[in-house]
Amino acid sequence: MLPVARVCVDTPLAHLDRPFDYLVPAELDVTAAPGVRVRVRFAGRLADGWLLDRAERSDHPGPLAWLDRVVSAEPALSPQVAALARAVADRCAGTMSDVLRLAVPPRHARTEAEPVTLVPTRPPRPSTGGWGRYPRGVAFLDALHQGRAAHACWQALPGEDWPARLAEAAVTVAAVGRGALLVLPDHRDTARVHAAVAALAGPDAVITLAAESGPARRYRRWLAVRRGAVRIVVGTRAAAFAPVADLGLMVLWDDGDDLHAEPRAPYPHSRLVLGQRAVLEGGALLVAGYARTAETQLSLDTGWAHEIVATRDVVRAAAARVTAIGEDDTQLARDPAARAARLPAVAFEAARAALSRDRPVLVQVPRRGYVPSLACGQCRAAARCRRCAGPLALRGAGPATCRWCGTVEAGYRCPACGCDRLRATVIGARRTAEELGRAFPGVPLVTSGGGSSGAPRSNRASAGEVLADIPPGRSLVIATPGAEPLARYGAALLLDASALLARPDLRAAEEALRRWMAAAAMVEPAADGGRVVVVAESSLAAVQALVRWDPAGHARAELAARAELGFPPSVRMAALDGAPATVASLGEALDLPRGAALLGPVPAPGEPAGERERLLVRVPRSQGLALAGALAALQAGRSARKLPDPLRVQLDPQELA
DNA sequence: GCAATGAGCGTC
DNA sequence: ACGCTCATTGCT
Repeated sequence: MLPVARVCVDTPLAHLDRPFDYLVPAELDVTAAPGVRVRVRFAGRLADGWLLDRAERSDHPGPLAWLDRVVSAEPALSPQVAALARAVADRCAGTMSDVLRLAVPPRHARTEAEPVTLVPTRPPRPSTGGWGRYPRGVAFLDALHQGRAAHACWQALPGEDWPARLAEAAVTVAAVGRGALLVLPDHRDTARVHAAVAALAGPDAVITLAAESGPARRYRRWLAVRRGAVRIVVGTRAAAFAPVADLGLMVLWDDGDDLHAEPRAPYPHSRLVLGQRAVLEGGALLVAGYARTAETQLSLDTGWAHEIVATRDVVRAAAARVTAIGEDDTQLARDPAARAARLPAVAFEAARAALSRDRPVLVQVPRRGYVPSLACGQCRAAARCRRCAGPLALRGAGPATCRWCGTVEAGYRCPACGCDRLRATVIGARRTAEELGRAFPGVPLVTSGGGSSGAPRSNRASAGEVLADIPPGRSLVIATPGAEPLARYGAALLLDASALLARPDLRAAEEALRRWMAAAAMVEPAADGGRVVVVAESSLAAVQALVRWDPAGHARAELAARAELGFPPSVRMAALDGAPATVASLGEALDLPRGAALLGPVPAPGEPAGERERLLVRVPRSQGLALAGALAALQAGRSARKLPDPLRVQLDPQELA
């Protein structure tokens, strides 16, 4: 065979992020195939690596070293996943070996020795009836059946059995002998979709990839996918890299959930991974959810994807009646216990009516946690810097200061209503379950999620305290966002909603609407008496979008607003976090693309002031890849010069306060 | 003028 | 962390 092996060496050094050539000794000639794990002598010591390719000759001018060992003959890394890892690294200013560590689970030798007994099933094509409520839904499934690489964005109707719809799409693809990959934010959603596919195509037609199942089981399932034993794969964000053969469909459910953002370098989002895969491998892509993100809206505006949405009257028939009640003009319930719980009369009545119909009532409360920020004293719009549109915040006793560029704002005037007063907002003024329980004596009270405070990066409840479902009949269910037990509720009360909206985060409105819709979608239609009460100013755009159940309209307005302010996804941004001296020196070290603007430095989010700082770089979208290239070159220069203190580079960071 | 020694750098 | 290059130093 070809005498040279091209190897991706696992090294943390950014300037060595390229293949290295080795000679293949005769005894390894057969096993040294593309995709196998190898050990090589690298800079005097043995290092792990991936054999990417065999070649006739090397461009390396010096002598080549010999391949030390083939760790395993299993070609775990498929050519498609190798190309995907390279593309993701290039877009995130990261290294290929960092991406491969996210993409391929650790090897488990004993598991590798076991034979795979499954054979891929070819289920019959399912009915597309469930998609009939959406004008372009059936056409999308027809496109899947014909093997076309359609890109679509689907807004599920309230009450939709979306796991069943996604299962129908996946099985449609499996029915023509191709693969499907479904990526969901958490294990609960993954289990629901797994069950829906199994119900439609049998238990052997689908496999779930999840980190929590332990190394042996995890690797066994992953190998079954790699060896082509199963065509439909579901899982959380790491599954976006799953080596599904002949990928016909990729699905991303609820792309606004921050669990889709990888917390390890180089921080790729599932949306980016699947989007790159669609480009490289050519499968169909469906981005789906009740709500719609600005990023997804952009993919519609550019014509990359088309939308699958129900008509207005179908939406109206499916949705509960939504009432918004402002916090200030709240008319508190007359009932003394409800008054004590600060429950508005409208909310109290909606809950009472649902309970009298023997239906459960969902009460969504935000997670505890305090983030002081500033909003307009009158209309509650988030107060933003006039120079860079970053969020204003109070630092100590001083005047309002921009958290991005550090500009001190002396004479603030709200651009929306002209008011010159600012007010501090605080999230997490959570009413206790006991208080609400007293307002409805005799009604079973259950809580789900979010008991403790201090979630490091996600505001959802931690696992273990989340209830999957509840007993039938009347009950009062207090849940934090994402932890709502599965049920058909008679009413939902969304408390502290305005606090959720006033968070000093770019995505606060989008995120609030996403959470409200997830809860409101579990409520019966208005015709059956279903009611949703949201405690927030009805003039706010996100509240109106909930009342009218208009996720598309909100996403359009959100994207337009971000374009106006120069925020992602209308532009590309990079966050560079490091020690103050490191960040201060970046200006001259950076060779930035045209149209780049620097913001800051400011204190890095979640860090004590003065410890670590953040520099933001903003470029037009067309320069995104060039920006990533410039930042990769920056990191390469730093690692080549052996600079000790690390610099974190994050493209389009999820957290942009 | 040239060998011996050590720091620095690339890493196939 | 090995082994190479190149600069410095000290000796003939």
